[in-house]
Amino acid sequence: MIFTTKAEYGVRLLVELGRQSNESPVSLKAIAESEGLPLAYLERIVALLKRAELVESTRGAHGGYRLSRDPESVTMDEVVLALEGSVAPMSCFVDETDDGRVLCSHVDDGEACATKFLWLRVQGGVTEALRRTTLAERVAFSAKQDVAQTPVPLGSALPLHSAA
Amino acid sequence: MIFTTKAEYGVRLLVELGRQSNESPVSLKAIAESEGLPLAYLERIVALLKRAELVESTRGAHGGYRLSRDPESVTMDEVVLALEGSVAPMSCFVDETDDGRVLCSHVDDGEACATKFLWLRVQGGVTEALRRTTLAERVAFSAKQDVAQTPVPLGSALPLHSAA
DNA sequence: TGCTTCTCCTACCGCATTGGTAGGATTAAG
DNA sequence: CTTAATCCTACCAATGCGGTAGGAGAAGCA
Repeated sequence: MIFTTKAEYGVRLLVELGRQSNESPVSLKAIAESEGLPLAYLERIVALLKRAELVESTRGAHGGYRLSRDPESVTMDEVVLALEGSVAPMSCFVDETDDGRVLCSHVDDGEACATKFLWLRVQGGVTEALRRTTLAERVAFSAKQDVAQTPVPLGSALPLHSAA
Repeated sequence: MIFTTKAEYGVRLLVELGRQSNESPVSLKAIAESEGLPLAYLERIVALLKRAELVESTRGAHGGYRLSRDPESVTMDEVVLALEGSVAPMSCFVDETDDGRVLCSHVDDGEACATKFLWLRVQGGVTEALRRTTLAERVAFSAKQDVAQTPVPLGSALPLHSAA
């Protein structure tokens, strides 16, 4: 498994924000209800997005969240990075130096192991796929889904962890 | 995190087997020692490779494992699949139908959610990166490392965040 | 001035998975 | 018949994940 529900919920949250007019903030409660997600959990997730300055918040009554940037300029690779912390194919990839080098435990003697090259390739594939997907694209897709067919009942929540 | 140590150790195991002549089997104990991995854990990992018919075994004294196919024809995507069970970007991707479709909990009413498309793209990037890497390539790389004892500049392997 | 509706913060908890160990049963070479 | 190897299964500690609980501030509104 690559991503956790943080990425799943976080992206859905951003898409939902992108669907709104962005003039007035949207409360988390509204999003939680329309997406069928636990509010308290969403709060922690949106905090990650705020820390990455992907959303802005206004507190108090009639407050909520809005996108802080043009959805066209928001790529999924920064979104997922903000949500998951890193896109690492292997545990030794989570900590990187500033210039993107990898501190792999089995290369500390200078030897590059056969696997490291492979994981780097995988990581490149992931980040590339994420980067060429913008939030605007996902919002447009979501909007099209709405027009194309009848509204989805709210009850169709999602027990994500119903994996076999 | 994408892969566990099963993939890491399993690939290293296959590479180690590929370095040998493949005429006589190599014992797990030898591999465990040369790679510094726990033998008992390797036993469980190699069982996955055997089930996928990537290695063959001979029991008893002087027994061990050998590759059952030409390293040139072994792609990392089948290796990782054998080791990890699936290459799923999200929990709802672990179970696929025979024709590769995804049984996502939030599409059971026919609606494709905004995230599913994204995860599919990521999954494609991963499997593609894995498929274009063969075991033979990794073995050759590993052999070259042996000859040229000189440390390789690690950062030059693959650009991490510039996949354009 | 409260009341309500929000964001924000932190501690906690059950559960599944991971990485690893232990102990043995089986098989074959010498 | 001893030794070296594959095989098999049960067990275990640690970790992380998804989620809950219980608030404390902040702003609108009566």
